[in-house]
Amino acid sequence: MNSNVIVRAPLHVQVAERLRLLIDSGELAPGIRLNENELCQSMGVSRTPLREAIRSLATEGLVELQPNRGAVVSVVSQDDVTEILPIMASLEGLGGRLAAVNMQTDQIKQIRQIHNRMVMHYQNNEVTEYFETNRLIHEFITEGSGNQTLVDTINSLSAKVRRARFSAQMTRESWAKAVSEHEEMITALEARDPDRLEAILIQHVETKRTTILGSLQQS
Amino acid sequence: MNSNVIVRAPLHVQVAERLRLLIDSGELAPGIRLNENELCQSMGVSRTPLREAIRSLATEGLVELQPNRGAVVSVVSQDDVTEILPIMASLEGLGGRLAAVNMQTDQIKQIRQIHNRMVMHYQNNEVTEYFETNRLIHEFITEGSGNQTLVDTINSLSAKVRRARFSAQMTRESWAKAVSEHEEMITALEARDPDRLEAILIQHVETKRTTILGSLQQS
DNA sequence: ATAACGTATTTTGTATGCAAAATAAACCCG
DNA sequence: CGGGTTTATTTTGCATACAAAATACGTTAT
Repeated sequence: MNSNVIVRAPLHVQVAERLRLLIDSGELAPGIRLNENELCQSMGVSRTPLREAIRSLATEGLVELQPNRGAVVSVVSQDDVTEILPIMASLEGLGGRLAAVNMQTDQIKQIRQIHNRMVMHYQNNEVTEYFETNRLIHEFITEGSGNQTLVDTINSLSAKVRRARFSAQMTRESWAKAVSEHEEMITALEARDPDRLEAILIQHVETKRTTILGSLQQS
Repeated sequence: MNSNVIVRAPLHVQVAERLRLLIDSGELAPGIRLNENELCQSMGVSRTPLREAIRSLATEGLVELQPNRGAVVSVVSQDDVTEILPIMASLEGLGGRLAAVNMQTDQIKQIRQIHNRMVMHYQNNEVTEYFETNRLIHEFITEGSGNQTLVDTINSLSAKVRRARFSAQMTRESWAKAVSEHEEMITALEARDPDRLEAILIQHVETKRTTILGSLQQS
């Protein structure tokens, strides 16, 4: 009878979520070992759900387990990113291909609006807001594919790249290129041209790669 | 000093491995709930490591957690497979592309040998052996890409499709097609032709899709 | 002073115990 | 008899307790 049941998420799930946040925000930086007692106290839970959460993060690849020595926040190396980007290119390309066919027209309009906001942030030099709207657009397009497995797969990879934090080292030049590619993206989407959208998305990741590798030269 | 340390895997890791086997072999069939006490007894461990293992499997997607009601072996639906196959096509294509460039010549020769064995099994109508060598070839090619993240991603998706067990319903016709595609694959690899290998691999998954969907019509 | 050993402390791994939720069973009332 | 409610049993979720491993520390001997 009672259909709108309230299911509070299990503790270990909440803990996992919180840990993910801590890691993603850099509060738990790559390489540092996470002390169970410490985390238990700070989060107010016992070790059991905490440990269960850590196991989950380990299979996600966010942390690495060292037998009898606990878990350390996994470091995302340059090599990792080099491996991930071509995969993302392929998958985002596929996502765009499907989205061009499957997306509702009003959804496309919505994306156009977000795109306009993004361009505005670009012109105002608002980096954080730019990245956020940028992320949103890619997320919307991928979701527009209607393929949830694809969305999940891309998200998981994308999270790793983001965690590497090579970001924000965009030159004005590469930034402009990214924005113009986005313009093409939306146009292709509105034209519902799968091949074109796929090609642009793949090219877009390539631009990203160049940007990242470029910013790595300096460090 | 002692560099070749012996690290016996933690219990929860061993348990997770065993569970994976049980699920993969179908002993723990999709949909059935796994009872903690039961499994504890049969495996001779306490609930703690077992539960940790279950959490891992949950993030892998092998089981599904139902709050306060334990975990059930996740069912891989037709829709899931329909989502996964195009992703695999894309990724295998990418893998082949990279492999055509990166693989060592002797590795390619090795694949040719496995391929010959596979053709033999095909001619002798040895289904199980055929599937095994088939799987091996795809694994080798993907690994030949030199991209470990790609290998992991494909394996994880591939495992789900395999678990769906639509298999073995190959018609003689589709089987022949698959074999001839494999022949083309190896040829393209030996010629180190990335574009061609990619195209064939994508086509190959499409053939697989047709086979699977065809066999589903009957059931 | 430093290297090496042994001890103490911390930290992880596993088992057990208790409380809450869910399932099964018994019961009552219509 | 059957539907619904209450009670009992099972099963999960979390916390705690104990054992083993690893780390930190201090001591001694060279």
